[in-house]
Amino acid sequence: MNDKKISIAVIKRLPRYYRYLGDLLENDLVRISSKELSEKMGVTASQIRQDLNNFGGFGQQGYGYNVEHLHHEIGKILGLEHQYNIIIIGSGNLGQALANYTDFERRGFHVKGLFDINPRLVGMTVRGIEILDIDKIEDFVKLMKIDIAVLTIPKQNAITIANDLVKWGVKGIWNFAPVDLKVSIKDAVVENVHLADSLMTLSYNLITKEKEDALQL
Amino acid sequence: MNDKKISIAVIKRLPRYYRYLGDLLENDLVRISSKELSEKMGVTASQIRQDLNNFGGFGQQGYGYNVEHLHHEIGKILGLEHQYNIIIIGSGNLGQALANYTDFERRGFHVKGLFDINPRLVGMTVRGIEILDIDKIEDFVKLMKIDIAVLTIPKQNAITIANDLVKWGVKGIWNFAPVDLKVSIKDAVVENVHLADSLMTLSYNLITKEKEDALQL
DNA sequence: TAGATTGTTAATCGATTAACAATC
DNA sequence: TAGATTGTTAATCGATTAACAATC
Repeated sequence: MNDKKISIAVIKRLPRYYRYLGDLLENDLVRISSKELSEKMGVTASQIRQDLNNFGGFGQQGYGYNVEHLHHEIGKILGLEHQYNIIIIGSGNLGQALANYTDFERRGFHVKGLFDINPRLVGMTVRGIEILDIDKIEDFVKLMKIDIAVLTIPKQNAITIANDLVKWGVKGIWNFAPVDLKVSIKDAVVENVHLADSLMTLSYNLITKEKEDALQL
Repeated sequence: MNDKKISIAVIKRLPRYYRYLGDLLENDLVRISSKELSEKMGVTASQIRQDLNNFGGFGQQGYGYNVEHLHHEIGKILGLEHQYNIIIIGSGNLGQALANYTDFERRGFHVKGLFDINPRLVGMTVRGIEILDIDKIEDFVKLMKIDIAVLTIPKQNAITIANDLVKWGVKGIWNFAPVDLKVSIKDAVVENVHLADSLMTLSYNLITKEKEDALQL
């Protein structure tokens, strides 16, 4: 392969480009230059061009980028043309919130099953999907060819089940438990969402700003 | 001030250190060296020492770091000794999930109010907190001295209300809407949680890994 | 053709890692 | 004291920005 490794920083910026281009598309914008986009996004035009050229030349000299085309291409890079079967493990508020988020469905992430350990939740339905008892999960994952498991359960349970899931064929784990899951078997991709970390970052920035403001006076 | 600017990269790592130290503390570990911690976390010892020394010398030569002390100090840096009054705007599943997350309460983030536009939700209670109609929000924010607003509402509403909130005295916004809120008035701190972005990153990594695996064979 | 803007190379900047003297 | 490990300076690495030739 001649593709050099794409840095995580670049990858993390792709969804943001995708989002901005989607917004522009909604406003029926046909073309945009890296300069215009950079101003909207608060980044440098250079960075946009560098980022995109990791994946190919999507623009045209003297013209810029076709919004619809670039949007579509970035979607392809992000794998949004794929269809994924997903399950949500932990059907509390957060699990249900994610199950109800129809935007995911639209992007090809199909919620095939919901699971919980709590008998009071088992049997309920969310968006027409029944919450199943966790003891049904092995058969379900294998039968339904589940690609991605979303973990909205406490950290101890998350650690335990993650390994099993990978053993059963799950390829990706979207983890909301406050633990860094690096599944022992290197055969899965993990993406962590650490909400508490995010809130602490906000807290840090709040007190830092407060201190700065106090000094300015 | 002689403090040089702390980079975002460093700040984003602090909650992770805090979490690992918390885990160690639960296991009654008294001391740890940067080397040991680096192995647990999968980073370099050098990075840990550099990061910490942005804020002061918390260790001791020949000994390492006292776990409890370091945990506490990082908590202080993150502002976890502060008490924050927060409200959640948008009381659907996600808003309720966050309202129920007692860990936040424990860290000093006190949910004082829940709001929604939907009359079917207004009047319900979550963890003893009544969901109020959005038209009560201005008085509430001012009266209760709300520090942080959590936005779990659609993007158009998020943009509209964010500016108002800042006007009414809110200092921080934890935004879950798929939009980059840089509130016009520079007088607030914004932390975005873009769940869709996170899922797309997972998707990218999935297909990239798939391609790599295919080539290895 | 002239103007605009890309794709890409080169320069700069910042972050990470390595090394080691200081010191517990 | 000898060993361990920090705090910190220096070296390296990588990411961002600037510049500009290519070209639509």
